[in-house]
Amino acid sequence: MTKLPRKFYNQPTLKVAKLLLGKFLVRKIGKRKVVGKIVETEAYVGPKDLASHASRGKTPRTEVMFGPPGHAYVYLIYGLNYCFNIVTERKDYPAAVLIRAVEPIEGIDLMYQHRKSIKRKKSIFNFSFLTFNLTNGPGKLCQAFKIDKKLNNADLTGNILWVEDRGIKISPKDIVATKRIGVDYAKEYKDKPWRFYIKGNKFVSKK
DNA sequence: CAAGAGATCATCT
DNA sequence: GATGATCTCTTGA
Repeated sequence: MTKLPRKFYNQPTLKVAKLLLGKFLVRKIGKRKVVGKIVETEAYVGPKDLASHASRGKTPRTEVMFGPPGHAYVYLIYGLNYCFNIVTERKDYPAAVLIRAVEPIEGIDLMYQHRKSIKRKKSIFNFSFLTFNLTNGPGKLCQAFKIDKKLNNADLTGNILWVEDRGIKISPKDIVATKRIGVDYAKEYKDKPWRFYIKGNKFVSKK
């Protein structure tokens, strides 16, 4: 159970995106922890990647992506959902890994509380059905983990939000690579196979 | 179940 | 003024 050090994130982004599968995202809230196993990621690689916000150059929003590795890049999308990324590679080279889905492990009661829409519904569904729907998408997991703009630029070597290695190794044959979701505007970059997920895992956002 | 639309606003042109 | 690394609900077969 070791917290990943900064040098882990200072590696080629595609490699980090694959290595993050099977690692554990930990969010500390007061004395409680929310933990999920990472099962789906996407890589956004460098200044030329037209799918990446950083391809339009350094702006107040994308500044974090140009910073040192091991920090959170959190932004609001479509006016109502947050996306959580981890900045990779050296300072001044803009790259990040989007965490698209995790499998709920610990603090599941807190995840329920944080998820707005599910909270609205009375418990007419059984536990497993709802668990499945807690964190299987980038916006959903940000709700469940209470990740918002305040955590933008948070240091992942600190004690609010980090990633742990708990000794699980995902073998290459259990990693599926596909094109990234929702980036059809990215011309020659839209079909790059830079989305990765654990084969057969039921918490992956889409097949 | 698939397909479509509405929500909603920070960011950049 | 347009757009988007999404989610949820509704509609219709």
